[in-house]
Amino acid sequence: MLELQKAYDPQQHEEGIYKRWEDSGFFNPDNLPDAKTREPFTISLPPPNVTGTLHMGHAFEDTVQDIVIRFQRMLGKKTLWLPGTDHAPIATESKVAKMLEKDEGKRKSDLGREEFVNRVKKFAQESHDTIVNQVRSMGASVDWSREAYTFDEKRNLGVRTAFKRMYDQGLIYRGFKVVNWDVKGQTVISDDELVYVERPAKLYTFRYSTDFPINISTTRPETKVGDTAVAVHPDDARYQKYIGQEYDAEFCGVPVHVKIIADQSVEKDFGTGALGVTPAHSMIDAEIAERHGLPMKQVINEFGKMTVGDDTMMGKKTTEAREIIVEWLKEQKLLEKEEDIKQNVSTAERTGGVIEPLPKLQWFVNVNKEFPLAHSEIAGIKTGEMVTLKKLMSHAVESGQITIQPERFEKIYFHWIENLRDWCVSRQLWFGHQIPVWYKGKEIFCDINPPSGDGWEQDPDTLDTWFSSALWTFSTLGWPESTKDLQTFHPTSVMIPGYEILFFWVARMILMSTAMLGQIPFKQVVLHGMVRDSQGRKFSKSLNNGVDPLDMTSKYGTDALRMAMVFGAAPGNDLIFDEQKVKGMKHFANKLWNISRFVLTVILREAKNLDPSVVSLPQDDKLTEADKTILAELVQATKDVTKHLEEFRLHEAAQTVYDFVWHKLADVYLEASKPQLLNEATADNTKKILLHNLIMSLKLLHPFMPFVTEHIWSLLKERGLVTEELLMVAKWPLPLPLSSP
RNA sequence: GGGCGGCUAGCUCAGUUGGUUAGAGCGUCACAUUGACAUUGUGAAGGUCACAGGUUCGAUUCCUGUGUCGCCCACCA
Repeated sequence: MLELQKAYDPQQHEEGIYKRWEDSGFFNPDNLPDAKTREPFTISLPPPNVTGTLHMGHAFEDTVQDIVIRFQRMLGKKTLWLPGTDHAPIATESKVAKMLEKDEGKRKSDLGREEFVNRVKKFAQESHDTIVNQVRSMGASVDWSREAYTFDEKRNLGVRTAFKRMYDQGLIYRGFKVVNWDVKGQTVISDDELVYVERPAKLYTFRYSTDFPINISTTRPETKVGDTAVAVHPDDARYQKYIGQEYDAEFCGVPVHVKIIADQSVEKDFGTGALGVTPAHSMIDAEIAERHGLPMKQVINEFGKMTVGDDTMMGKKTTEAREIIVEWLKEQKLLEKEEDIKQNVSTAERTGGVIEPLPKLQWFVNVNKEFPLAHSEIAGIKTGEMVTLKKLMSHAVESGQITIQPERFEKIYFHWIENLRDWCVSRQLWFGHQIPVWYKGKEIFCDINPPSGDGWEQDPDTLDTWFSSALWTFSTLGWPESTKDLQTFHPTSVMIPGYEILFFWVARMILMSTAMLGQIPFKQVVLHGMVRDSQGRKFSKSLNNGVDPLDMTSKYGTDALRMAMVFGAAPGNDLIFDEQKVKGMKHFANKLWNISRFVLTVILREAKNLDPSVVSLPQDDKLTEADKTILAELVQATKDVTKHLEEFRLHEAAQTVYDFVWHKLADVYLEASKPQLLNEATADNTKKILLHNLIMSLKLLHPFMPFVTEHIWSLLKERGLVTEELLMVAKWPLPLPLSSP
């Protein structure tokens, strides 16, 4: 007789099952049966940051991708799911810097670059190990033999190669421009790393001096000592007579020379309709200054402190200088008015610090420069054709070679490209890919390897983390070498990231892959939403509302967590995390377990010689109504689940299979089978149909709940009821014709 | 300022080209049940599908507008 526990205990089996999968070698596509004839199917795992531990968002992401990969593997594809981690310089470096300050009271400069970077690497390694274990515990069937890291040797070679090639094509240049300076993080950041925060502010209206003819308005009087012009609208009748004139003034002890200019970008109706132009400390003003050839005058330094003025102002923070100037304006009776307004202040996404626009010499990717595409496999673009990076990015999606789901994000993508400015890629951080450029006097040398000879010094800056991430789909496959992996698995099949990194990552991958390889990086992008807490808030450290996925898996089982994550979660929509749902799915796993217990018990009760042919389907004319119904419903469920999975409607697939297993098979057919089993005329058929339904259900459920299904499968295998050793590589049931496995 | 999304049962959400009584999970209520499973079963209550127009034989679904919550982009200095 069977001795199966009454309840399924995930804890008891999960680790061993994952080990069996790993030991089988089937996570590696090369080891799959008939690997040579299989069609490749590839997913690159969006690499989690090595800054700590995985959160619910990662658990969600791992689940979704594993479902797709397991489904495709069972369909007979040569499935590669390539894992890795991201070195995430800003986050990782600041985390280690904080720990250093807290534990040892030291700053990173106390250690020096080399020692500090070693510390960060050590931290990253520990964090990496934690993350890898968490990915494992989610049941992710990734190919660990191909694991990559955005900051390992191979990826570093990829980064240097890409930089060098783009430099040679003029796609990367060094320029002195106003950039987003993060005073707190002491580094430049790109436009995409800005977050606008609305704050109350004061709008001051004043003039530079008593003999200056025009009032201007600003929220930042302290920057006005750096003004080199006042801009008005060309059609503004009030100021026509002043256009072209130049004035000198002594503004709070600082001499300013201001030219009145006319520019279309000025709003007549805002403030006085006249704009003080500060070319060094405003992105917009810098653009105006460029159009009019105005000089740039820097008055604030990297620490957000004043670099001009007398003792009262020099070296003061901008906020202090502001008060000093306002006080001076009041004394001089130059202040016309002071209004309370709401203002959007740009801050750094990572550090939260206020951005101080500053002119700096930095490296940029030129997105508008025309260049001949050296090699193209992109439909609609010939090898050697003149393109721009912007054009490559938009063409890949416009032409339908890459589809983005949900579709509405395609519009957002195009809009982003239209407004895209050159991408600042240099960062003043120590942990990261150092820019492969060397200087000696006025000489500049860019190559993959350092120049020979003495006296060369490498650029101290490192590259934006997204520069290396942008190469991810192909750097992980061995690029710049022309490896077999690269030929086999690139372009990848589908990319499944969160919608919040559409610009940061997805767009940049398209940029790099098309420009470097002349290939799209992936055929489909399926964006998922964010996991939020029960009140709809983001999970964050400051709110301390995090839920550890590992707590959930140990409490309810990994299968339950996985099923709960996709059940009712439509693509691209945020997901409210609810522990009750996980609990419910634990019940479902147990339900499946008990269905299996029942089926196994009735089949094995009388069977003497267990013959796998028991699985073959019975004759039509002997079927009862209940038999016919469940068989028809199974066919329908199989069809629906397959179609939903093919089209990435995982939530629908999950719902369909859940409903079939619980409410059709268990609630209806199992009950109907009881009397049928007691009747000699129908008993045999009933057993066959029960077993057939169980086997099909296990297959349909496996991508969602791999552990419990694999465990039950092993029980069937032990009794010779199925042929394949592992359900993981068993053949996906094709809806028609109804086949015996 | 521009764009997008949500608004469906008490709660969290599905609803795949417009089509008979609009679904699920959890929750609630009643009843049942010691032989797969109480981590159960049967049944019930509960929705003017935000609102107003329009198209249509027919609209939760398509169009227009309004309200409301949220997100993205721009940055008016």
